[in-house]
Amino acid sequence: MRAMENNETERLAALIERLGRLIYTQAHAENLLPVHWETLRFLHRANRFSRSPAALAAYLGLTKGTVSQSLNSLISKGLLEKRTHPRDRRSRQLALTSRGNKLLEQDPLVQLCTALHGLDASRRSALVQDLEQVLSGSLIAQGRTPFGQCKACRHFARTHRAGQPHFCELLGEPLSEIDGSQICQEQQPAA
Amino acid sequence: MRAMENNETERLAALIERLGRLIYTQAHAENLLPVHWETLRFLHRANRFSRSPAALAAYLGLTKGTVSQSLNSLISKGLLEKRTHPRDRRSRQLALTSRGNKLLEQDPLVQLCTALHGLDASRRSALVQDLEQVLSGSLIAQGRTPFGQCKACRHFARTHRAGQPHFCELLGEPLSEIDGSQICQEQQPAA
DNA sequence: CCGAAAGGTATCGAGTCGAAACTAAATGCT
DNA sequence: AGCATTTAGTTTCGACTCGATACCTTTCGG
Repeated sequence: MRAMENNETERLAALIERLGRLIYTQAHAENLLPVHWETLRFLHRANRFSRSPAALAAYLGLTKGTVSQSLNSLISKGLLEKRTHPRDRRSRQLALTSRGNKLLEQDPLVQLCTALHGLDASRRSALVQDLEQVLSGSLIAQGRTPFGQCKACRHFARTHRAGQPHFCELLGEPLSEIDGSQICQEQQPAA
Repeated sequence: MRAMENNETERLAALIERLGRLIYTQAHAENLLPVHWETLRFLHRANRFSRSPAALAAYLGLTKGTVSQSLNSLISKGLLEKRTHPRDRRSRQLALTSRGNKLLEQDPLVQLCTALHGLDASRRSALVQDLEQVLSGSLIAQGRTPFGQCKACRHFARTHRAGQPHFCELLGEPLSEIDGSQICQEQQPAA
């Protein structure tokens, strides 16, 4: 029943919706559009198995065609590059240029970060935990990909010898510490 | 420094951004667009002092012209009505039609609600409290209007006699219990 | 080796959105 | 009272997103 609107769950949903719009309106900075910022952030956070147009389309919930266009727009601005994948010549590898990386320092999302910084640290961790669960759950329920952190994946095999790489048991690839902290197309939350 | 990305604050910001996009992609249901759903929800939640195109534009962070267009689109779908304000003939009063109210029962945001329902109740209240503070703070920092609940406003004077209305000391108007739970253009969070 | 599946691109139309120019009504100042 | 200013809203235009569709190329599965 929406009519009551006293429900705490609904107020929470409305808050998240509203924060989403706050981000959306801020994201017109630097002559870019919201979806462009999300693309730059994605390329910054995604591991090497996920920096492709297809993964980005899955991440954003948009069609391949739409993503193809907006990537071209970013390329023409000199913010990223596209190369054919060396082993699968259908696929493209995306990478931020140095200008793209530099622009991320102007990311309007840091305004939200400073607001979040004012929260109590312990409550902030609780927040991260709760929202992560809600997000993954919702995406999976819709048949979408959660794009969680690599090291929280059921295929992630942690090494305990210092200096040795971790390992992805799905793709059979070694994983650095940084790899483990990035997000991955193939990630499935560990049980 | 974005380069590290281990920062909990940044992960939290990314989570909120991502939940925002989840809502955005869900909001193409019922042949409407995201901004249309936000408009319907706004009209459902706003008190009688705030159901105008100008308030909606402030709420959404869009220009008056843009809002004017999307309101016309909703009117032509028979979801809301627009009348000139009886006392200020520049202004328009917006109201959902019965079809608009009925459509809100199909609101795709309820999918997020069910996911949020799985959270622990005490943590959910903490979440509401924290996010409310972050949202109001950010909006005010940008010179925008927080649109908080009427009863959490510094101008809200609560009555303690049963059956008697509360009172808005800014507008000099009586306020029902429902009024107090709705959101208001003029709301300023109490100290 | 051939058909099916997967990654990407090109084109088109619908619709958002901001900017700017505009109308009309209310407010304020003298 | 009278005139400038402010406020609410509309209209038009151009840029751009986004989905749908058709298409191309490469890879995979028999």
